[in-house]
Amino acid sequence: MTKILLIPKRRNKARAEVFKALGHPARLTMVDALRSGDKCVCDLRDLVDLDMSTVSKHLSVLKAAGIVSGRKQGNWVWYGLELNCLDNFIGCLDGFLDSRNT
Amino acid sequence: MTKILLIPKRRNKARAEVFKALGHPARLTMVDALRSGDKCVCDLRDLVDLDMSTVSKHLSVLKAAGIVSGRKQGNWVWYGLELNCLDNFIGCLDGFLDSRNT
DNA sequence: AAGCTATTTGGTTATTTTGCCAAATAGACA
DNA sequence: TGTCTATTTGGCAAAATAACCAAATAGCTT
Repeated sequence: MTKILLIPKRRNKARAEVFKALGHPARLTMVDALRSGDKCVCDLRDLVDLDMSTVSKHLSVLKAAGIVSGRKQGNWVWYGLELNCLDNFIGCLDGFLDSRNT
Repeated sequence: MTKILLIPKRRNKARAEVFKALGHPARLTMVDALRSGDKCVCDLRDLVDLDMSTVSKHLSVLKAAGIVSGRKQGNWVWYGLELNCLDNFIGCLDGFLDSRNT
């Protein structure tokens, strides 16, 4: 019989939502790009080869999870990274992936 | 015009697959529990209130992503965490979630 | 106001995911 | 061998997701 400390359901769900939002290649690509500074949607769109409307919807998923934020300036909307925990983790994750070939 | 450094598609996809696997409340609960040591499937099953077969399938998703591994011992299968990058990130993530209410 | 640009929203379809039940597998033990 | 027990696999229905196109919105600029 193992003793298990469990986190509140709500917290767990909030965590999972963040992971889930990052769990799509296009979204992860965009988030990754935002690590080096804010970008407008048009920049992000060029990164992932998808319809503009699709990009916009992906961004709204990231926004809903709190990972990014967007502010309008003139005709453009600039997106920026709100979640600043990613650098360490992605670095560690890459090491992990390297170690298991890939 | 912003200069953007982009990672290889394959690597990005591998990263996203890990995030995706973690992006489900039941799977995240189980992974979280595994942070404190190996557990048998029956332990994990009690944590998330799901059918045994569903739990098993979630575990196979985590295994496919390399996040956990399972070894059989007698009648039980013991699962353990392979991805050790989570402690820092989840700690940081919780701080982030705290700061945005939740 | 009209027209242009960047972005978002609505709607539809195809695909994927989730969760259950039932059945299969594998190991322990009588 | 037969019968437990723990786990996985197959199959199905319901729900969620992803992508596109078309249309709407919002802010220039003339």
